[in-house]
Amino acid sequence: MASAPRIRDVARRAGVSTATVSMVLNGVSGSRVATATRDRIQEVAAELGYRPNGLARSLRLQSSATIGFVSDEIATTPFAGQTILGAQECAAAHHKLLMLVNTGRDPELEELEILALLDRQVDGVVYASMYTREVTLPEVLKGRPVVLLNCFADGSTAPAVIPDEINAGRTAAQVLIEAGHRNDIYVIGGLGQSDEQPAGIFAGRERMNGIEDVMGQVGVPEAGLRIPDDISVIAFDDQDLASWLRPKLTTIALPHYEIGRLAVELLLAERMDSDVHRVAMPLRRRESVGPLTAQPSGTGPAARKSDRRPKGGAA
Amino acid sequence: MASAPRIRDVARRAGVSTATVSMVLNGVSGSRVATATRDRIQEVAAELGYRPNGLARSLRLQSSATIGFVSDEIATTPFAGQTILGAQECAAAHHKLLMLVNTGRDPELEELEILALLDRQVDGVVYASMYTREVTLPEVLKGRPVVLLNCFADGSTAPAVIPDEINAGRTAAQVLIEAGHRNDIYVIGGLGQSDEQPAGIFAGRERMNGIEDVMGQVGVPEAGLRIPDDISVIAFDDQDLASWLRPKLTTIALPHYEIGRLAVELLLAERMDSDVHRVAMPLRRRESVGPLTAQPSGTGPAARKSDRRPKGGAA
DNA sequence: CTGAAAGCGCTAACAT
DNA sequence: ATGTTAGCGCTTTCAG
Repeated sequence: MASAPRIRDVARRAGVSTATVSMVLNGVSGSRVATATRDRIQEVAAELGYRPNGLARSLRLQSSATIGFVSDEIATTPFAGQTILGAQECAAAHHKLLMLVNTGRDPELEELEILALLDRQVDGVVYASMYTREVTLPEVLKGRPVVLLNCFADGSTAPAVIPDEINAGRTAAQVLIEAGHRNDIYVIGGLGQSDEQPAGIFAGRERMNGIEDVMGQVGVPEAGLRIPDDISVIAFDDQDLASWLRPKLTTIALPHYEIGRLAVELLLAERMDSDVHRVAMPLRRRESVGPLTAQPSGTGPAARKSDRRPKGGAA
Repeated sequence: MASAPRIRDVARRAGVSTATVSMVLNGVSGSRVATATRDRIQEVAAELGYRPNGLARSLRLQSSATIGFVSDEIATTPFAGQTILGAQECAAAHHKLLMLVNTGRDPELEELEILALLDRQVDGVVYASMYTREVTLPEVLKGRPVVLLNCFADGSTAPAVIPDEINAGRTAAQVLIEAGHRNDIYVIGGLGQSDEQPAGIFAGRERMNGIEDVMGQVGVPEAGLRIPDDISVIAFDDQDLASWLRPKLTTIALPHYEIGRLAVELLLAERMDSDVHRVAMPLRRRESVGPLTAQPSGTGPAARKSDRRPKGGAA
């Protein structure tokens, strides 16, 4: 098989100039090319299996039709895939390709990777964090089209896309309250930091704010109760575990796909805003929240047990 | 901020030609450039923050330093992230960037996405399936540098990278046998197809082959036993659930990272082979396999219960 | 209605 | 030891 045909091969074979081929194939509006010529060009192009060289095209057009996606931890969370998928599909819908890069939270590596992206003339970059947190935008990215995904940056004007944790917290509280619960609500996690929850991550805090916003009071837990007969449970993140448990766990899911999609959407928008976009976190109703049964046992005063993150990650 | 400096800006400022700048910055070996000139060029380049335009470079060099990664389902399995990470890090180590594309198992979309990749002159493509299976290599990919990841293609000469399921099956069997088990071994899953296991996926079958290879016989299950005191359990895939369970589940993990890494490694190798590379599947010893205790109860004849895939995915 | 030619930014032969 | 020049493959004025 000979090497790929160039535009000049098509031109030669169709007996026209490369300029004409270019116009026809790109459907340039203002061009009045004879229908016969046009048809012949299309035909020859198809016959030869001609495909324009994107590199040459990009160089000429000063646009690579490519988007950089830089992420701190592609693999550590099982959700990352959804986010990348959202970004990729949106990019594809806009005839862009996604260039993926992973920094592992190493600032030096991060700069290198971002430069590699910029060198290739990406049209913009999505700066993604896998856990919701505050970041400082790398110097090399300043003044360029950037969308923050799942994070905030202090002085940056780049738009940010993050899950609407606060409203999710409200929803969680409401679900319990609607089921009749008033007392004996035991809130686990949400504050503080630990090995598993590095500094700057604020999802838990925001959820807690939302929960407290709706809850009038919190009670103390009781042991030895059945779910959802005696006690209801609602959690965050909708990990696979949630639907494996018996009874199945009612949770509020992270909108990973939508976050990725929206980030790219914003990147490609005509006018870039610098807003913070809070994406709704969907409630997955399952079996762990039941209606309140008889004797409410106000065993004690309001108490909140915090800073305990059970493996499996609730709030 | 003015637009990015070109090589000619550096040349002008350093009082030399663009050719000299190019040679110095690319460290061309055969070039005898005066040390003073060299230093001045480096200095000016740094001062201006000059970065070569990758598009122009690629066009000239006929190589984009870019690899296409086409995957059927980026997001559906929590493991995909690991595979992508492996591929990305290996690409980065070779100064290549990964262009990610998702086809959702739609052949038309697949062709479109692959063409988008080829148009951008990717140096090669990794064709990845998220479940181990047989595929037919898309026509457009034939005759190009391709590595199959987690799949086989019939008539293709492309190398394939897949988990070594058969040996993993052997390992699983050995672990149990080493613990003293001979009877009462209950093998679940592994054969047939279902909604969750589309046609062509052969991981389960291969695992079973490996298990049967080592096991002399299989027994029947008993109910109401404790793990690992009365009964040992070993499973495949090492999903998060495995370490959440109590006792923690001993499993054989999928080598996702290594698979992704190796695929890119092969793609970038000098001489491309057309071998099938079986990557070892690591054993994660946890708590669910215990030593055999007293009375072995040969409750019945050998029997294998198949075609049952418990949610949570064992073999 | 179509062709010639310039140029996107870079590298590598070939001159000097 | 450095400069000149010819492209890489494409799009787009500007002439005709």
